[in-house]
Amino acid sequence: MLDIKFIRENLNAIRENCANRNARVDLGRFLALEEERRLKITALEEIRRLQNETAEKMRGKQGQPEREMLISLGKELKLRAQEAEESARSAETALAELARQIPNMTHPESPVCLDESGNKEIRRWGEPAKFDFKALDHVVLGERLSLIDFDSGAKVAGQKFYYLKNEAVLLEQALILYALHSLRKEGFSPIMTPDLAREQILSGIGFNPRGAETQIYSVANTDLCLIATAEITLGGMLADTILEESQLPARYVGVSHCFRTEAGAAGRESKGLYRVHQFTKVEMFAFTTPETSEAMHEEFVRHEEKLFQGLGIPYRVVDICTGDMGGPAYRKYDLEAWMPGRGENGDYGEVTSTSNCTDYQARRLGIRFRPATESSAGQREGSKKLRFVHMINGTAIAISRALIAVLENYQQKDGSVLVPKALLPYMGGVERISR
RNA sequence: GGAGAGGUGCCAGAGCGGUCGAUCGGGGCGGUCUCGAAAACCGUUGUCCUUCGAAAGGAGGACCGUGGGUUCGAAUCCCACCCUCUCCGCCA
Repeated sequence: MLDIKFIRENLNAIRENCANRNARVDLGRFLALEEERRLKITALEEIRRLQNETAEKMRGKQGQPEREMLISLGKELKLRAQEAEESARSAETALAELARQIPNMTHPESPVCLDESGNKEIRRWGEPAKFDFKALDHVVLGERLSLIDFDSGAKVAGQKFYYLKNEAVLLEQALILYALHSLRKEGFSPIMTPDLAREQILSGIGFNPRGAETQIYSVANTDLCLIATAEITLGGMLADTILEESQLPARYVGVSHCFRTEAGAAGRESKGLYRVHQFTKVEMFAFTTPETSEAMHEEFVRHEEKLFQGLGIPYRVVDICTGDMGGPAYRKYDLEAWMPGRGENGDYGEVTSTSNCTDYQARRLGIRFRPATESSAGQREGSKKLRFVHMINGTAIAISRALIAVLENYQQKDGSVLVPKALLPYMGGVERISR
């Protein structure tokens, strides 16, 4: 969420931003609640002050007549405090509820548009291969080559679950290792994260674990949810932590399974592996100072591009517009890879997504850093106040979608699929998949 | 899952229900000494919220794992939960 004071002081900008982002928030009500909350806090603190004062006077007044008086005064104050507390808390809760509906501010260069039609392609890499045969989609390829089994998935777990088999299993592991090895060289620490997380963490990252439209599976009789992305567990990893500025930037590359209910996604383009309830994903995550988050975000999109260039898969980079961004993001880029079997004659499909969430998540998760003090010449002032870190997330490789791109782009006329060169070191000698 | 111990500030570790935001030590920061450093000595050292102030800062409130409770008053007593450690059980 945004800083409450910031909201109060930048109402017009917030109002415009909400409109651009298609977020309907009653800012008038927000202001009223905010004032109510402050008044109530002030009132409560005054009562607390009196309580403290009364308790202080009690010291060493054994059996004095004054004692009785103070006790009854204390009792009365206690009742008043309880009421004031309840009232302050309800205002606080209502305000927080409203505050979390206000999206992050937006990068000035992000395209402004209410729906995805405003997404802007900013560059393209690679030429979609021209096949001298009719390109198959990954569903057919997966079936013919015994790589993907949707029927068994449906039988055992339901629609949109699947089994990977044979070389597809090797491909998943190879893609994971390829991403891990590449990013480790770029200064990322590899992490295997839990696949479950507490609701509180989900909500700090900006997911809503409850409600009819939630994307999140939750585990009965616990406060745990299946994570939709390792962004949740990587971001949550440092919740309530104070870092030293010297520890920043911190780059992590996490591997996890991802679970999504895909509620309300019926009818959308969702053939095969494109939209499934469970998949494996390698995710980049970074904690930075506010001054360096934009550069890190650009770095992330370059890493994503490098990974797909390495795989030899054509893609385009899309600058996501205001209406298509999601609450916590300040700016967001997607990579869309060429998928020859998508649509009539092939099409680009989203394979990665990277967002700079600035301090929007850090504020709720309590992730701060202590600025380095400039002791040397000049300003030793350097306000040593704690500041919120900026948090950047980005897909390295979402296995299911990368698998679509690999199978469809590397298919051969004879029905086999070649293994991309970059994956060969991890494929145990398999260079071509055929039956 | 069962039994026991414990969760206190940057770290370590005290804390009869009132004088505890919290002893002592270490570390960090500032200073004295020194050509410089070490040692020694002196001083200093949290976060969040409200409010006043241009600012420096002042005033008030909250925070001793989390949430409740008892009490005029709780780090200290009670309950629940979370987490850590040791032992047992179970397992990968």
